Amino acid sequence: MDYLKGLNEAQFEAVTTLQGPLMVLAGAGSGKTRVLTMRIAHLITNGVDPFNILALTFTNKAAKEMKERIAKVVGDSDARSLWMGTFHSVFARILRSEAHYLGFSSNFTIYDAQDALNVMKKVIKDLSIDAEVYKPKKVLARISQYKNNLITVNAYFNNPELLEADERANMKMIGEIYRKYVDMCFRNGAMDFDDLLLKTNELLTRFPEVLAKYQDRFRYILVDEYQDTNHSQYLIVKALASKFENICVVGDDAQSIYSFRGANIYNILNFKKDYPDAMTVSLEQNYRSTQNIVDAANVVISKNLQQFKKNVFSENEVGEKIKVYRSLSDADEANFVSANIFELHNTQQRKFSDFAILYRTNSQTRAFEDALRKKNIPYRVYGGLSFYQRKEVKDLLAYLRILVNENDSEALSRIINYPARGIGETTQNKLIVFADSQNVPVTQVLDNLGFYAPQLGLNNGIITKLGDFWAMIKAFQVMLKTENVYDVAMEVAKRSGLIRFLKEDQTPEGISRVENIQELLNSMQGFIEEQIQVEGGDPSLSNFMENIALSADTQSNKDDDTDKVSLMTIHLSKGLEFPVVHLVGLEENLFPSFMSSSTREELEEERRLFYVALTRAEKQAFFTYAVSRFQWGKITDSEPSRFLSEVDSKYIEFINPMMEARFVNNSGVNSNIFDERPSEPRFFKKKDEKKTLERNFNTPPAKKLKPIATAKIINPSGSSSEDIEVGDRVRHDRFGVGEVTFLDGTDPQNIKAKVIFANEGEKNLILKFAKLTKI
DNA sequence: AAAAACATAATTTTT
DNA sequence: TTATGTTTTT
Repeated sequence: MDYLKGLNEAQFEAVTTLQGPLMVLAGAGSGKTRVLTMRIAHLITNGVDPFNILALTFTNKAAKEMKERIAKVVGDSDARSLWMGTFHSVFARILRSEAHYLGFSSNFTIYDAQDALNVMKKVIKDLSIDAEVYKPKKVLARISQYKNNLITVNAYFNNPELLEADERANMKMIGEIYRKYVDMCFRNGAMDFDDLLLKTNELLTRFPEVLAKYQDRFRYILVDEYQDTNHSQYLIVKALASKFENICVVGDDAQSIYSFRGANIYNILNFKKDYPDAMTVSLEQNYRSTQNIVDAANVVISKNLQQFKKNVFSENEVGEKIKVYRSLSDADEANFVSANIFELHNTQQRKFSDFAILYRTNSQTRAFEDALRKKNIPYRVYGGLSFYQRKEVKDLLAYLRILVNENDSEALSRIINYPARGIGETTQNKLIVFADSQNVPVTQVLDNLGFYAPQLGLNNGIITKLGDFWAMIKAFQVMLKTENVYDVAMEVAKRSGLIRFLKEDQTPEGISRVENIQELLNSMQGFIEEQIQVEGGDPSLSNFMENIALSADTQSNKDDDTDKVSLMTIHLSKGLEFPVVHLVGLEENLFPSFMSSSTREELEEERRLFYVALTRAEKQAFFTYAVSRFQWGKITDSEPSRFLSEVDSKYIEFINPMMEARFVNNSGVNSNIFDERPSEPRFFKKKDEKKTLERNFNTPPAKKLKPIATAKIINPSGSSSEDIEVGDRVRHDRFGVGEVTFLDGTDPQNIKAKVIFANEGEKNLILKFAKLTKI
């Protein structure tokens, strides 16, 4: 029992108490994952069949990591037969095998957010409802709430309070929309994310024999991140656990950051009420971070009213203070961070993979990508536009979806005329209207085109095109029976004309689209190999589709475990740790987000988010904020985040020297420090990133522009230059040859030139970026 | 029916 | 700024 060594008292108790309900309150960095994995290992060594263990996590990443760690202790084969995964993936799997109970086919499609949005748009259009009042996204969010609280369409209409509330909100059509949306999903043979949980609940409540089956199978249940479960998930767990009550939930109320999607913090706060005999173990020692970091995080989180009392502490070194950097712009902020990473990499022998840049919103990534690229620092962006959300990838996937589930009209409308094959909107509408009038699925019309053709009111040319298209799909389907996923997908990509169409576009974006298709095909091959190796693996197309529908964190699996800086949102960083963390964009209205600053509850969640971010750091943490940043196409001034002022000043240290002096004089943060806001447009503030970190940023504001006669061409790296003056003939990479007619600006870094090009006409260029060469 | 031109809305976080 | 949607042109 090697694995039990080195656990502290609380951890030992959490690992070895196998019977009965158990709640583990695990502070940040207290070895939660370790406890969970050891506990599972302990269950198995004590004779529990892995097949009877269900472990639920929140992200695929967490599931994967835990599985690997368990495999190290108990061996591959036992680890594999565990039921471990996200709520969504585990229950999707169960729903597939029990789908017939609910009138679904086992090959139902899983709709991601984008698919759901498309369906919703269609619903609103079909009902001739004003999409300005009923914004599809908003309506979808509302329906999502209902689903997560198990309010079905019928329940909705039977609930006067809800009806009234929606009526008051000027949303009285919500019910109708809800009904139609659910209906459309059903007819498409599709479930959205919320359905996976809702339908599981339905399955377990309506069919006692199914409930009994899974209760008996899952004799030991473990739930990670319990504070982030929503009502729907809570009920599933409760139902499954009610027979044996061997349920272990692990969580930290201070890290609850998903209430926006229905997470209910009371699930963890009320665990004791559900299971009066429950044992509680608190893990309070943080092994991850320095004392300074832990203490600073504690101070901030203590501002929240709603929480368990906990005493998280660290016995590690005190460590360095948190460094705060005030920047002038988003670009400046990014340059600081990349310069800082560069320096620490060189002076402290830190690997690039030791660094994380954490931000509140995905849109903040761009500046950092630019800055890191400039310094040739390798990085990887997590989340954001995931690979599988790219248009070209979704297009090819839509073809494959149709092969698995013909009724998926969402996929059908995506590809029926893409690449263009002369089946336009009018034709498609006629098809749909006709199918509806006959009360049959569109696919049935296509299946029997010869029979229906006379009634369709389409000319023979179009009928032939439709027939060809559908014959092609049918041929793919036949092929799928004998050939493997990769070969079929390759054939689809070729025969559909998708690749040919994409190859016509020789712009860099076009080329990368082709590469993405290639990448998707490669990942299929990888998938097949993986599934074949595993005993009981399933290399089918539907299994592949399910895997990608439920994983947002998939890039492409190649460039793994290399030495790269990690860029991600704070939400994504949960559960991870990094020696050095840069927490950026600490500004009011950005973090805390302007969308979440109105109520105390919302603000407390933002604060927990801050807590999560800071406690990712092991050794060093840096905070940065910008005095103004470029967003919505405009420069917006911003004030430092309130969270900055909530960190006790004894834990932090300003990097900008002037700031430090002022900060010490003023322990509050609303001092004049933050008042000096630049009033000049952005390009006056661009600066040379070669200067040292300590430079002071009170660059003299650029005054009124005066025309000037000569200027230097400065390339973006700030080096080599060449004199240029009005009248010179110059060459531009894209615009070709032209003549300089006007020069503008005083700051040598920001000269603008007016150039008349032979082919392109007059352009205003900023010399720094334009890369002109004199000829 | 397809492409191009034009207009306008949007950026919170994820399974 | 970008992404998306709508209208106009070919």
